[in-house]
Amino acid sequence: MAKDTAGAKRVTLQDIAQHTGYTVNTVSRALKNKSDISRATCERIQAVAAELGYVRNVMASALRSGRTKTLGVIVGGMANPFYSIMTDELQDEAMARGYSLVILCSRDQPELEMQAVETAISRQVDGILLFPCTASQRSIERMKAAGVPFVLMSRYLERGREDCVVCDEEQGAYLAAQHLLRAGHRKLAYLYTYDVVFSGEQRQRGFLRALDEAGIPACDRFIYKQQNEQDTARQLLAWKSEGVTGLFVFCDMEAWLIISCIQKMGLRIPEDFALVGFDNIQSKLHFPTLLCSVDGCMPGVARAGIDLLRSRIHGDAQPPQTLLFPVKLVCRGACESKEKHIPATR
Amino acid sequence: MAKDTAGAKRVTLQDIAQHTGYTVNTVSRALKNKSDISRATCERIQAVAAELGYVRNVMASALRSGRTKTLGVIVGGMANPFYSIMTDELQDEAMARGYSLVILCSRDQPELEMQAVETAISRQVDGILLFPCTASQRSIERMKAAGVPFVLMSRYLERGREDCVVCDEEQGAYLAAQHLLRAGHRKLAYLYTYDVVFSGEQRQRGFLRALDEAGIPACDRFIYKQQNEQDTARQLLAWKSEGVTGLFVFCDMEAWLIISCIQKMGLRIPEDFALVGFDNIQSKLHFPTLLCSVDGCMPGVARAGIDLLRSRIHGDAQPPQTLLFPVKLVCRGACESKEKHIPATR
DNA sequence: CTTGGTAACATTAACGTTAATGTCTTGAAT
DNA sequence: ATTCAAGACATTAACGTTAATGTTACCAAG
Repeated sequence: MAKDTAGAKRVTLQDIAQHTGYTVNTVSRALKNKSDISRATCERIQAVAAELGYVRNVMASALRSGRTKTLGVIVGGMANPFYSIMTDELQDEAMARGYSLVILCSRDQPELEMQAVETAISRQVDGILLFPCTASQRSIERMKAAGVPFVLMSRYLERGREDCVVCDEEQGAYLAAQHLLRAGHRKLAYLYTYDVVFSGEQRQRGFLRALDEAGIPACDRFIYKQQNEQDTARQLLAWKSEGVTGLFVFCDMEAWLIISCIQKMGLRIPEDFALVGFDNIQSKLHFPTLLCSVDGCMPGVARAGIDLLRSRIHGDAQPPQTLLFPVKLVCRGACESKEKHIPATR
Repeated sequence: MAKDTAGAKRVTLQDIAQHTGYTVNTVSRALKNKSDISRATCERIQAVAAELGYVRNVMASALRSGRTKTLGVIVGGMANPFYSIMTDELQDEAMARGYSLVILCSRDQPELEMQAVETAISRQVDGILLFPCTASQRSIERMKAAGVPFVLMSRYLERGREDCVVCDEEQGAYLAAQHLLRAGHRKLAYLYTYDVVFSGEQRQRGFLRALDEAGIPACDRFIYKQQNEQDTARQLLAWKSEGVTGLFVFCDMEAWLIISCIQKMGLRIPEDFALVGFDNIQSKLHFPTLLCSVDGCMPGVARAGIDLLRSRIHGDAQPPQTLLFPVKLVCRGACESKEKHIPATR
């Protein structure tokens, strides 16, 4: 009767209670299939609820029960395919378990990361998945102080101090270098731009380990922190004349820039430079470039992150654990041997 | 005193009230800088709040006030850079206005879109930004029934019936075709895979309009719906021998696949085929491929979407409006004239 | 000296849900 | 017949915030 006016009032437990003659509490329990309610009553209430188009008010529920069924996800930003693909994976996992995500962006700035943590807390998320952009402990301390369970994703911090899900970055870099070595490259370089928490360090270590094993002398190893495109171009030219042919780049996104750079100089891949990146974002984003890359098993990391966080939310108080996921190298032909007659196994 | 135990209780207005001697209500008003509170009191309360690390409980606030300061965003998924970049823009706009986003993915499936709408409603979002993946009105009817303000983003539906923010797709396609024509191409094709609501139709129309104006005969126009890579490759080869040289592809992501396809066949861009895509996702995602594209002004669309939605949330009951954003063509050299001596202006 | 107004705060009552108890009926065991 | 237990539902009281009123003290105008 005259209820179809502008506002379109929401259906509440109260409404269902009136329609069925039960109390609000009984309705609440019936809709949750709790014991203490007869089968018949339960079905009748659920039928009426469906008929009236009842949707639980998550705010009220959260306020009372302390559970929002919402997880906060703090990433750098969607413009980075690593984050966007990871977010996609997290979405599916969370959805399948009845959780919604509040996605917040740190833009890789510590202050914004802090702000994102604050927002997540005020939104009463049940837990937080944080992709840290800084080694600072402020965000972590804040989450601890607020009593919000959290899991650090994809970035090494102080290992073992907090729950953490990462892929084996050191091993990934090792595989990358090995891939270049097997293709016959003997003078190799590692390029990076940002020190993303301890990932950069890990990758550099793995790179050097492979070179050690292969007996590559110090004079044939190069590590370069990029400043801008011009400098990188200059460096590449210098390497070209020095005979450096194998490049391992911190991540695929940075590798794209290197490729652009190489192409602009009129050089070619893999003839002039062989290239390996990290993250294998091409697994989901099929852009037309041949780039070898280390696959960090994003679906596995995403799933493990959600699962670990859920167990913490449900009171599992084990000591912090670090879950390390295996990596694998995906070859797309950006590292073909420059001298075809050298057997790849040597 | 012994408050630093496990749970780490949240700080509430009650706590601040006790510490300052004021009532909960006064504290609430002080923290919102409302009138009716003396300057001194206000400052003192805010200081104590900051000291105790108070964070407003958004759930409780939402329950009472009916406002969650949260917007629902329903996109296809982050694996598509169009959505991920758009989401980034929306994030910044929303954040700047004190809103959080709950991002939900339809995976371009109508049932999941419906489910996402349901989730958004149960989360009490103040409004919804929907990137429709279907022409079906079900989602729209559901949002209307729930009384949730919404704005349709980037996809034409029945024009003028709902609030809608889009870029001028027809004009964009027109510019794309014109770009190809100016580069000297006389036999042109339009390729697409999905009919994304009415966008495909719009783009096809604009494409044909440019061809009409240029007097390209029907026998020199081709429209092709892609099925799989093999068929596309076959078609490209056929076109190659027929003299088709200009390709306009529905969107950049599809254009990537075309580029891969062309490269695999040993052909080159722009020598063998000139290419224009749509969305200009390379503006944010600098991957190393020269691809001309139509820029749909994502920042503008995002901002307008949020603004329009906000005005609806705040009770603006104007008739539905469609905001049309201008587009521009971004040239990256994928369409160079195949015969260099033909002036580009002809 | 009263009246009226206002600044500055307090009181009260929700918002919709749910946890913790209460109550009553029924049937079975003693 | 009495006791007990359990099934099925009702009552009550929060969760933390805020809108709508109350209350008080103080000052100026009549």
